[in-house]
Amino acid sequence: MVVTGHTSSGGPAAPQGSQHKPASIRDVAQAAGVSYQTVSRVINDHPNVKEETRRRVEEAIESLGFRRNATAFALASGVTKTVTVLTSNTVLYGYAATLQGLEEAARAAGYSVGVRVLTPEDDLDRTIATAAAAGGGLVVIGFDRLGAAALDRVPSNVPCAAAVEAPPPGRTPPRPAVWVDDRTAARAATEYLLGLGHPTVHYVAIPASTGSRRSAAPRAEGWRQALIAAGVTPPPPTGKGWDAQAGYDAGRKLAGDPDVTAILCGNDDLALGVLRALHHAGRSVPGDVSVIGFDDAPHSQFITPALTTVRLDFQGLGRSAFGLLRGQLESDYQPPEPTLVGPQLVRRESTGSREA
Amino acid sequence: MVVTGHTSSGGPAAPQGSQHKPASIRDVAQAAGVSYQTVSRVINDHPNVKEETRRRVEEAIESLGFRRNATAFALASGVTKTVTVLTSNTVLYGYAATLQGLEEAARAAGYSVGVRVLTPEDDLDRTIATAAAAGGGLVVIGFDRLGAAALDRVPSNVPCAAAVEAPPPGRTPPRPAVWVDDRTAARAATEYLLGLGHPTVHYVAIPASTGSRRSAAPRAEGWRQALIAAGVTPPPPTGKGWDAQAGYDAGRKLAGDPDVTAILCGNDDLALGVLRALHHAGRSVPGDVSVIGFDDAPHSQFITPALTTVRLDFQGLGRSAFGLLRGQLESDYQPPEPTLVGPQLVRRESTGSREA
DNA sequence: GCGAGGATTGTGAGCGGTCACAACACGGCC
DNA sequence: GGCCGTGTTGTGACCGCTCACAATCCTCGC
Repeated sequence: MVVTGHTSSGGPAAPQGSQHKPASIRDVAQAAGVSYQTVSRVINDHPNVKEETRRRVEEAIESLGFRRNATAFALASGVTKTVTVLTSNTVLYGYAATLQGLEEAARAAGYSVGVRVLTPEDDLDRTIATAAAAGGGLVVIGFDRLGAAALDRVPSNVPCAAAVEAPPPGRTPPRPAVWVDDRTAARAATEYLLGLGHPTVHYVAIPASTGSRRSAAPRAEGWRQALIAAGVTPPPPTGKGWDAQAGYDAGRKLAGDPDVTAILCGNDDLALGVLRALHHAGRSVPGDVSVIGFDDAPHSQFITPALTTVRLDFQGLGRSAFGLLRGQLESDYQPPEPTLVGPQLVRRESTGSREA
Repeated sequence: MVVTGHTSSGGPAAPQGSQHKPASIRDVAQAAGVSYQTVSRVINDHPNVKEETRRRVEEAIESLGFRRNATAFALASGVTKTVTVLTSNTVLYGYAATLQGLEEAARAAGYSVGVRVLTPEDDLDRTIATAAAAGGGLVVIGFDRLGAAALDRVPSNVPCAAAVEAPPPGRTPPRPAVWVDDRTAARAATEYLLGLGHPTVHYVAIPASTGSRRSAAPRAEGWRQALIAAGVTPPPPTGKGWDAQAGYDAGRKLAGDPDVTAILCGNDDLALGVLRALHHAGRSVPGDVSVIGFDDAPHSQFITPALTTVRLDFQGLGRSAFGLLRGQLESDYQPPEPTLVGPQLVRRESTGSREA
């Protein structure tokens, strides 16, 4: 079945009813019988405007349907209420949710938000420069390698904040940033599994956001720490990718090993793939194997078995990142301490005690 | 387990290395010993500039790190290479994927993209005016009521294109728009189910994008037509929502009725919820009941049973919508005929013949 | 050797706002 | 009545770029 898409041109070629160009501040001034500066005062509500004058101007504004030209305002004032989000992905749950939270906060503050997707193909510096040229500030989503690289290259004179996977180890971060403590969360999840009686926990990793630094990926790190603290040698992590396919691939290998009874996954998509692989291999969840995801994507509670996972407050992350940026843009704005809901282990059906 | 989020301020309070304000066209002119207009000519590559002059100017541009100020350019030229997407959602798969396709096309064409989320709370007209004030054009994602309403209210003098659920019945649409023929797709999916031997097919609907118009929702319409053509009286559609929870709620009711053996869902999330409800009711899929989704979200093939669904080319939809807008913005750009991949029924594990 | 005409370059104005400052009005004070 | 301070309004310049047009330079043909 192939049915093609359709287009409609939108009626007869654009007779365009009212093609008047929009009223300017001077048009309003003329209509109200005042100078353009007075109009400017009214729209910025300066205190010193006689009440009656103000009323006249406001009427003129109303009747002409005047709206201040954002471009001209930006040029003259140097203020651009704009955030551009740099991200390598817009569809994956973590990214999309962060973006959503950010957009909401930005909208509430009267900012408009732009999105610019990062790809390995195009020149990072050029991309950043273009985004920065829009005025306003940047928020970089640095969950992955590409985003982290972009963050490193933002020129120091452009306002910028970031949502990252983890703080850069040791050195003070180059930029204001927010993150959730998923190292601790991963550790707790692993301990939970251990507490259930599983002799060890295997880890299906998401790609690291930093180079090959040892101390990198916090989720992996938390998992490792928990195992070591329990006196267990961490098995080699697997996984190479973000999506369910990658999870499936990793899961196939793990499923073949009868000693594998507990698997922690770097995100819910991976977990979904793992679940699938386990199913194909005839191993039951949670009977034979327990699986934990990460992120708590909306559908995770509806799959069968419902996925035990770590809920992360991506929306809050996006909101906070915006606040951090706003703090740089508006001198009199003091960003609130980020109030993220902490990571939370959501126990559902994919985990169970080891029936030894 | 509650672990809080973290922030880092980004080192000592912004010593801001090179706080020079960026070079302007006149700075470059001075450095190159020419007039600012010549610089303007170079950056717009006008033909009549002596080769040697051009070279000198280019060197000056390079050494000063000049980049044309986008705001000033927009103000002076009246050209804003900007698309603002109006959408009520950014996370649901159909929306996110459309946005993704659009962003990609826009980026390739040198446009920057803005996103503005529509909510029932804030004033539609004001929102639209704000978005339009950014210059550039609008693309409205009109899959739902809110989006469709927004589309209707975009003033006729602002360039705008739309991705919609279906063409407005009868009357020529107010705006250039793209859509996929999901009516036909729904019909084919229903016929497939009927062909499998199911006496009837139940439908779990997504919320309609138009008012209470009879001819509205194309997916529902296709389903209805297929049933009627087969001489079956369509059972009342259920469902009120977009997400898995809504699917689950609808699914519970359906699961209780032993006569229900085939269910078509308005999207994959609903299908997921339905699957879950069926599972809870102890009815097997596809043994007892067959389920078909709509959209083919990335995870649908990894759930168990893998979901039979209708794949829709949202990315193509986004790309085409952008093309349509671009056609209005650039007089010499002729948008290509949209080349969407047609809807396609992807048969997986959630459907099977009726074992009568 | 000189004028025509195209190639090159420069000047002025303006996009639609803002800022800084000057000008004018008014009332109260001595 | 003159002076001052405050409230109110208007003028000029400018943000960084584009447009339209004028000015200058060449090169060519006769």
